[in-house]
Amino acid sequence: MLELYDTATGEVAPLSLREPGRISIYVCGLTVYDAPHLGHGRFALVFDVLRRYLIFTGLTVTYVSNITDIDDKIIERAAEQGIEPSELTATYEQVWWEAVDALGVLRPDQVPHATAYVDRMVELVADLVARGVAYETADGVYLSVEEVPGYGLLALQPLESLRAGARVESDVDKRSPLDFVLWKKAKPGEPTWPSPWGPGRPGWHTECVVMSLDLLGDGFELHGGGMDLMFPHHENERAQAVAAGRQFARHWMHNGWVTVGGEKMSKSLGNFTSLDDLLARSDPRAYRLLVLRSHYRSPIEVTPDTVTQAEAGLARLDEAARRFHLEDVLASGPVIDQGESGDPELDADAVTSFRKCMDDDLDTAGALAMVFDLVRRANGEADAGDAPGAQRSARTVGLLCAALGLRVAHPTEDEIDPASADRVRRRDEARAAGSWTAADALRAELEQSGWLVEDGPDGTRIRRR
RNA sequence: GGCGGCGUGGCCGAGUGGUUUAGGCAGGGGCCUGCAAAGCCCCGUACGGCGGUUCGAUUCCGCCCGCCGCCUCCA
Repeated sequence: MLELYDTATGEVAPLSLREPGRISIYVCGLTVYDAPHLGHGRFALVFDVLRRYLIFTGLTVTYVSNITDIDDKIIERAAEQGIEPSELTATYEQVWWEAVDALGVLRPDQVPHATAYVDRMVELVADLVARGVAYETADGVYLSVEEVPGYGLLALQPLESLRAGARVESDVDKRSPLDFVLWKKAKPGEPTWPSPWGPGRPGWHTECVVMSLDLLGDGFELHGGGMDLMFPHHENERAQAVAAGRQFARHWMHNGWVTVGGEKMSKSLGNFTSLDDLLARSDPRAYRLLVLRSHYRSPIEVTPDTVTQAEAGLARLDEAARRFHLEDVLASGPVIDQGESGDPELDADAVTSFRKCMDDDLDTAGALAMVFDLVRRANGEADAGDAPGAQRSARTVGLLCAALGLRVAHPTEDEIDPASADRVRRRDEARAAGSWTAADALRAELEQSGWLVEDGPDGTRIRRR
């Protein structure tokens, strides 16, 4: 069983399931007002790997990730561009899903949108007011943080120390500086929904509280997102749920940053920060490999150099897929470990070691190292003439890569233009005749037009470099 | 000011109280090859600094230095 670090307790612990064999996960998705950046790609990949692994181990996973399509930035940005907020959000949501698909990330089972849940949010806020834990001011409705047991849990700080560090806001008549807004009363020109406090719109991520509980039920197993969401975003979600007497997530998981040049990524650094940019400039699988190579809670460094290294590693896996004719197991969706009763053509010990790594707080780096070890073993066995052994190792590589969502199937053969095909043919003839000078010249020509030339027992093969 | 994290061989990046190594990339030597490519084998004596605990610390503790993040809407 998978053990995961729980942000709320600071300890690695087994996930506690409401019902054996089933797990529900809610991951905070995007606020769609701009193109996604590398950080968005990382969280998508991290939770995709988690999800695929849980499926691999035989669990039934319900995975929900929201789209927040109403918020200050959306309103601002739409106004700047002179378009409706809904037009803006539709555009960027589409960009997001295209990137998700390119990354090989499974689409969530459900994608709730904030704007579809405003009525339910109003109900929640009204309930909180009725319970006396929320109060109305001139500009909105606020949650009284003092009333929430354990506020500060996810900030990893007691209420006292949060209060000490709180920024001073002058223009809001809150009872405590830490109180946060649940409902914002409308300002002119903003999209609004009706409420008992007049027209307005939702405040601090009430949508995530309502949508997660609605779709997954009380005490759903896991809530996740990027580390920056721990506080105040998730803290405030939890506060609302707890204050409303609901049981919220049992377990919290947060992934680390993407850094560029050792610093938290920012647009001003302008290097590889756009997800689309990365996907256009490199093999999309390289980002997954990069993410897998380090622990999900560690920062990862994404630079042209680390991406190139990842691509080189990928080439090694692809070469094995090509050599051993691994089929594309991912084409039919996530894979499940069949265990003892499964395929005798697989290396059960390797699968066990793999699971041991993954069960330990998703040690993907260790799991990946294991996969690379298996690749070397498969190659070695093949070189030594042990075809069945090699096949077994290689098929296991295929299975484990698939479990990680890493597509290393035998790639479709490159289209070879007639001129190149002709050079290959002439090179074979030259080599057969022992005309090495002619053969070398033909290789040089092929390489010049971007081919990688390999001579095998069946003659010359070329592929794109 | 409060809280948290990090510092590993050329680069990236795991891990562990000590006997035999993470892994990838790059590099060197060898095998294979007409020469290559791919693949295989071998190679680097790394763990920020100073103390402490210990028979023994990169791994535990303390201090220091350096870097980074969070403390109200950024994955």
